[in-house]
Amino acid sequence: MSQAKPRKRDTYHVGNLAPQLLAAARQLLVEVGPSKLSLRAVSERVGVSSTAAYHHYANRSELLGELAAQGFRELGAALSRRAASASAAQKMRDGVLAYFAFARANPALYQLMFGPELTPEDLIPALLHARTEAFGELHRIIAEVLAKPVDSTEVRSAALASWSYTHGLAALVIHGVLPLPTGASDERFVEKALQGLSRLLDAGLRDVAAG
Amino acid sequence: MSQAKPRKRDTYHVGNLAPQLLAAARQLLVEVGPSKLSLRAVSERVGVSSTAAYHHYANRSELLGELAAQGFRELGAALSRRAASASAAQKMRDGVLAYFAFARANPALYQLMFGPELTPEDLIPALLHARTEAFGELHRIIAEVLAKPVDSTEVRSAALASWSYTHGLAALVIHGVLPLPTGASDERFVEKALQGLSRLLDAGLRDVAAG
DNA sequence: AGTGCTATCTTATCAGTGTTAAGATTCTTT
DNA sequence: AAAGAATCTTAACACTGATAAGATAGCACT
Repeated sequence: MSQAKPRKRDTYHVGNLAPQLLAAARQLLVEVGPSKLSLRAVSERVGVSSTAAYHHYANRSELLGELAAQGFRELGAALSRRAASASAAQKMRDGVLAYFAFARANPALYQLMFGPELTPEDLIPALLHARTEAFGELHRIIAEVLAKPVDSTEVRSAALASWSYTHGLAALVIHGVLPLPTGASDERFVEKALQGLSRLLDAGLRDVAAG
Repeated sequence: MSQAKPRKRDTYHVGNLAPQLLAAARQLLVEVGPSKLSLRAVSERVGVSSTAAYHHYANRSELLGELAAQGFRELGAALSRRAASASAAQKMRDGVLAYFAFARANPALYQLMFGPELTPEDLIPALLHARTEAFGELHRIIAEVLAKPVDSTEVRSAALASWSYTHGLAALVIHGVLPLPTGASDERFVEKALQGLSRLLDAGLRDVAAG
C-alpha cells in the first residue's frame, strides 16, 4: 500500500472543500458581520486560493444562502426540542424562549437569515425549505397551545402573530435598539415583554382584534 | 451686477452638495437596496466626482446614518400625525397602522434603519436622537391608550411589547417571509394579525405573562 | 500498467468599491 | 485685488466579486 493519505502537495488542493468553506464562513460571520463577509477572507482562512470557492458555490450569495439555511435548520431543531409541558402557557413560554435564545446565541447568523443581505433572488431552495420547516415547527407548537388542527386558520393566524412578536423582540434586541438590562436574564426579559403585551390587550387592543 | 448665478463651469462643482447627495442616495436606496448602495453611484447621479462626498460626510456609513436618521424623523412624524380617536382600541389601531404603512411605503429605508448595514459604531448622534424621538412618540400613544403617565413602567413595557410586535410584522412582510395575500389591504392584514395575537392570549399566554 | 476524462484548484485579470493624498478651482473676507 | 479657506477634481491604493485559461489530481476503462 502507498501512503495512507498523500496529503498536501505543498501548495494545492485539499479534499472536501465545501464544508470547510461553510465552517470558515460561519466563523467569519460572527467576527465581521453579515455585510462585511468576503469570499476571499473565507478562502484564505481555509488556506485555499481566492477563487476555489466558485467550484462549490455559484457566488457569494449562494454561500450565504447555505449559511442561512443552516441557521433555519438549527432554529427548527431548537424549536422541536421542546418538553412535553403540561399547560398551554408553559408550552408557549418554552417556544418563545427557545426562539429568543437561538437568536441571542447567533446574532450575526440571525441577521443574515432575516436581513436584507440576501435579496429575494438569492433565496436558494435549501433555504426556503429549511425556513418552511422551521415555520412548520412553530405551527405545531401553536397547534398544541390552541389544541386545534395545525392547518386551521386559527393556528395560522396565531402562528403569524407570535412569530411577528418574537422576531420583533429578538431583532430589536440584537440591533441594540432595546437595551437588554445588564444583569437581567433572557428569561426575565422575555417575561417582562410578555407582561407588557398582556397589559396592552387588557387596555382595549382586544376590541381592535375583534372588530 | 454679474450673472444671476454663474452655474456650471462646464465641469466643476455645484453648490449645496450635501442635500443633493442625500436625495440621490435615497433614490438609489430604493433602487438597489441598502447593501449595494455605493457612494460612487450616488456621486455619479448628482453629476459630481467620486470623492466629492467626502467633504460633506466622513464616510459611507455617515451618509447612510443620515439617511436612517431622516427615516426615523419621518416615522416619528407619521406616528405623531394621529387623530384624536375616541377609544383606546382606535388609538392603538391607528398607531400600528401608521407604523406599518410607513414601513411598507419605504421598505429599503426601513431595512436600513433596523438592519445590520449600520453597525453600532456607525450610529451617529442625529440617528440616535431621531430614533429616541420616534420611540418617544410611541410611548405617548401607549400612554394615551393605557391612560397612564408616559414614564410609568406599565407604559414602558407595553410600548416595548407593541413595538416588538409591529416591527416584527413589518420586518417579516418586507423581507418576504410573510407573503401579504394579494389583493388584501394592509389594514385587513394588520387586523387579522391582531386577531391572531388576541386568540393566543386567550389560550393561556396570559398565564405566562402573569407568572 | 497506462491513457484520457473530469472535477478540482491555481494563477492571471477585470471591473467596481471605499478611502486617502495632492492638486485645481471657486468663494469669502479683507 | 490678494490671501486663505472651502469645495471639488484627478490619481492612486487596497480590497472586493467574478470570469477565463491553465495546472494538477483522482478515476474509469482498456
